[in-house]
Amino acid sequence: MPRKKDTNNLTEKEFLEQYTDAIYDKPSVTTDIMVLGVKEDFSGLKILLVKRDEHPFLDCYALPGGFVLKNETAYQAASRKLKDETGLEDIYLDQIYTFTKPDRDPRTWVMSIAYLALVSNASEIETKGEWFDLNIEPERIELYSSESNTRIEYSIKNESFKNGKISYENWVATPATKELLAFDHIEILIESFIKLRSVFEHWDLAFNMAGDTFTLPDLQALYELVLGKKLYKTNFRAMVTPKIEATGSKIKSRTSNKMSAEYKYSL
Amino acid sequence: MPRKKDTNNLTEKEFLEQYTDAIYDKPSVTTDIMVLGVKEDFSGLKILLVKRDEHPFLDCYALPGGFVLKNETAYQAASRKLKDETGLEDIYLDQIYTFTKPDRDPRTWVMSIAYLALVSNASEIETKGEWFDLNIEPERIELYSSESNTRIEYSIKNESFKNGKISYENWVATPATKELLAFDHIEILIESFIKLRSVFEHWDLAFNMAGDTFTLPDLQALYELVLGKKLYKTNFRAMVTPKIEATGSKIKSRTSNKMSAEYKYSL
DNA sequence: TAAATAGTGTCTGTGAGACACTATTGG
DNA sequence: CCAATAGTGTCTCACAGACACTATTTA
Repeated sequence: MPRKKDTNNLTEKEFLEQYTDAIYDKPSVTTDIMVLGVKEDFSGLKILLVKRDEHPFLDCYALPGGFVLKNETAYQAASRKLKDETGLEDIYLDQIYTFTKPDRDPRTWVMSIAYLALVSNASEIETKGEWFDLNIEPERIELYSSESNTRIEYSIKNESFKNGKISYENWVATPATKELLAFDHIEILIESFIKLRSVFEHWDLAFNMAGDTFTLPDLQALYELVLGKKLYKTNFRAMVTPKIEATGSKIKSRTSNKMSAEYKYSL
Repeated sequence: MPRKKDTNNLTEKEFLEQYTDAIYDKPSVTTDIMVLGVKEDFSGLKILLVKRDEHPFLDCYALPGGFVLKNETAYQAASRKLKDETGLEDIYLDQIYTFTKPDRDPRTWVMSIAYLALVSNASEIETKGEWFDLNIEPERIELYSSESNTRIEYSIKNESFKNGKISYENWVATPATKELLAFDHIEILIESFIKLRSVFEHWDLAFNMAGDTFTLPDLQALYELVLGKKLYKTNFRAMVTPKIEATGSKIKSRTSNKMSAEYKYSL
């Protein structure tokens, strides 16, 4: 019923023509992307950071990202930024959480829609950013770049939050080095990593990080990195076998120097 | 190093003083809340909708919500709206997803941060909105208000989407009645419900909908409503027993007229 | 050929799925 | 008193956790 008139006696068409949103304060909206990969030898995770060349947080490292433009979705903005930054397209990219603390950006009111991106062959990607080794332990998060010899560390405590009748455990980071991430990016990092871990057990996300082919020892190493615990070979293999197929070849494992059967993701 | 100067030779303080974001187009940002409860007799779910009295979508039903104001978080905005709408505070409220299609609002560029709220005693809550029975079946979503005799229905198809190397199944709704939800609120509803269902098995969300005390038949009925399938009594009881304690009384089940042991959520 | 890693067989415990049964309650 | 619902006992099966073993590969 587009012709129906409202309390101001306007039709929908008339309403839309006279509508202005100028009376509301509006936030800027950015996307920030946690780009995660794995080291060449599958011995650790890597995260892509960029060094800020502007105020605020000048010279600090930050997650890549940028403003969402009119006429694009946040997903498109994140894809665009990711392509600018790494040249990569068609990779895993998923919205995690939207951060809205009014003072999270000292410049002005800026909300951030956080995305998680997974890449394979991290070290081979040409990027304007810098790859950091990401080391997440129960009480510590450490980021280290050998390129610039930068070390960023936070210590982690668990705090209990209540939502309605139930309580959650949440990770809270406190700075442990002088060098730190810009803005609230450590919170985005934590939130994204928790999401990754929880989704990793139910979906085949690992294949987005493993490359086209891989050996089972390598794939297991990757699972262990993300889940933060050792897995039993037999059980791990029983779990992944239905999802993969052997290529027939044998290749060197990246986690060791031994030959091992080569597999690929099936379907 | 706040005194360090940037490429324009400004310190951080100087930069922030001269900073303006007026050059960027900015979206309006709202929160929309899916408020979910259960019918008095635990025979179905209920959802709170409000009838729009303005263009666009004049006279359509919509999820309650409103603009996020400067100096508040999206969570605070959602809480505020929820209190305005129902008088309720301190109830379960969780961010689900942020919707950013540029044309999702015909007025102007509006993003929506969707929240899921769970309430108990839905029918007793005084609200400016209207409670709809929510009926979610594998191929159909139906909303019905006996108050205004309004029926809104969509049919559901599963579509496969690819993200990186893996594929998901997604629910896609197509209108099946003349009366429909405003904006993209059916998508928010679906997304929130899927989240509810997936989280329901791991967290004790049910207790946010069940009320302070309940019988096991009632609690089981609630689980079956959300999960969309029948559960075995024995197994269900084995699962919830560690989370509840008996009050010692016997009360009438709401799902039948029989007496049954009364329980409450423990810790 | 020895140490290290790839790969397999199998036992166990836990928890969901399933069914059968007894106890209680309301009409 | 009987039909319906509350509540209990227990079997099965799938799967994760755990350990022990054999096969292969590199140094």
